[in-house]
Amino acid sequence: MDKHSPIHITLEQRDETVTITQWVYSTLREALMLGQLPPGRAVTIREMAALLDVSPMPIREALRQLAAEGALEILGNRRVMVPRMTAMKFSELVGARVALESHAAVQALPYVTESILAHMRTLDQHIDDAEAAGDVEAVMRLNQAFHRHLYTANPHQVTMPLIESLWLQLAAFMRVAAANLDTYYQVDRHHEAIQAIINQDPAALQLAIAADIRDGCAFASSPETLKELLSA
Amino acid sequence: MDKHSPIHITLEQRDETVTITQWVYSTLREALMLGQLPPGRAVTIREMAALLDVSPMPIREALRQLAAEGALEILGNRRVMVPRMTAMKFSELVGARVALESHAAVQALPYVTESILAHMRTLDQHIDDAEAAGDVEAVMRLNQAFHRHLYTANPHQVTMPLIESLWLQLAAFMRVAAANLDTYYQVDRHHEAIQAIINQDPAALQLAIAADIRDGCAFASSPETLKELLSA
DNA sequence: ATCACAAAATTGTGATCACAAATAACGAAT
DNA sequence: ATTCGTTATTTGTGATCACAATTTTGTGAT
Repeated sequence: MDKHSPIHITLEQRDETVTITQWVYSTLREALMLGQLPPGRAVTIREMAALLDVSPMPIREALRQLAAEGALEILGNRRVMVPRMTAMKFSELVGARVALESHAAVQALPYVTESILAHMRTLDQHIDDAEAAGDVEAVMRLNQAFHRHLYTANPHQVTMPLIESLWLQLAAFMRVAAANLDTYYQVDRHHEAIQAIINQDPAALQLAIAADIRDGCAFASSPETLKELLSA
Repeated sequence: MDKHSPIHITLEQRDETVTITQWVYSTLREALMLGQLPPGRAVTIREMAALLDVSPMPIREALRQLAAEGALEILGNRRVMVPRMTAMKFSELVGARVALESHAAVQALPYVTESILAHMRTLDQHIDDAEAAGDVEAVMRLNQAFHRHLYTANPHQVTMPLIESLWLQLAAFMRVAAANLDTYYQVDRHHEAIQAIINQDPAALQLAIAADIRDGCAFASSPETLKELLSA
């Protein structure tokens, strides 16, 4: 039974200026992103309270927030669990990412300064390094930073929270799926995106971002591969 | 000062099968949609608890959930308020709606059955009636139902929560803005959408949905008009 | 009147408790 | 062994309280 399998959550260091609820939130969020809470796993208030060594109250608040973001699922019996992934849901999530992020990229384009572009170059370099080193976790984290840096160039943010929600729902599965793979080759779409920004070409940027997202999820593109990963 | 202006919240009838937190959530959500909580208004736990005649606890949970959906804003001093609208934010929200909903419509297209289409026709008819009667609130409510019915034809829902979030952020402003207007004429894009569904034409459906959204927000399309509405 | 500062009130956070509903554990009967 | 009914345990929900931080109010001087 996967309802209460033993789990390990990486405890971040507690910053005193931040509320306990916020700390719990980011800790659980990170655990979900790293796949430390497997899909289908039941998440109870008291267990998490004991695990993180806090009272039940901050856990309640954090769980409700994570559920609102789609990172957790509240069942009819009011119990909370890590959502299971399905092939169709995966496909829909990727499609939603493409639609939202390619739009966000275009909307951000006019706001990309030289300094932002420079930082994106740096991130791209680090991604190459991490890929060469085979550090899957670093690749995922840096890749998110790359995208986030681009989208948040636009100061009028309404899409970023939605995109973060999609990342959160995908990341847990991606993490465990990617762990079963040796390597996944990837054309450097980031370079294409950077070039499109330099040329101030919205259409090219949109294509580059869409291709980057699809490439990143390509390991599960074929239905058979995906089905195999889901059963694991 | 708009921080604690007098307010009236329409209390829905309490269903005994549902938790108090859920009732508070839907009540406050509806109040926000109806513009009963004006932008910039401070929302305190104890005031809402007194207003809805419940203990502070369900309010806390509901506020956090609404904040996670972007319907409320948590300030740095941990206080909660109804977000203010800006011209740019409005524009970004509409753009995000177009990107996300035109995508959701296309993804739903293969799942639209005859019975779903029939219900959409009925809703469209009711919208025409409400428009003729000048019932702005009914138009908005029915229009949302029309879109929701289309998108949720797709059983693998990941976009609907995101779309609902955008509606929630826009509705409050739209409501108070529309109240200042006499009428706003609108081409029947719904008919175009229905026709596109019948023809199983994704591109036409995408265009119809995008146009419908833009038309619905057209009253604030010109920067001057929007600015005028924002200052009110 | 305007500003500065102290006192009072308000507010979010977190802890603890009671309770009902749901789940799990257990034991008897088939 | 399996199934069913009962008991025990776990769990989410909601209420109440204490506390620290922020905001507001009140009071004084310039």
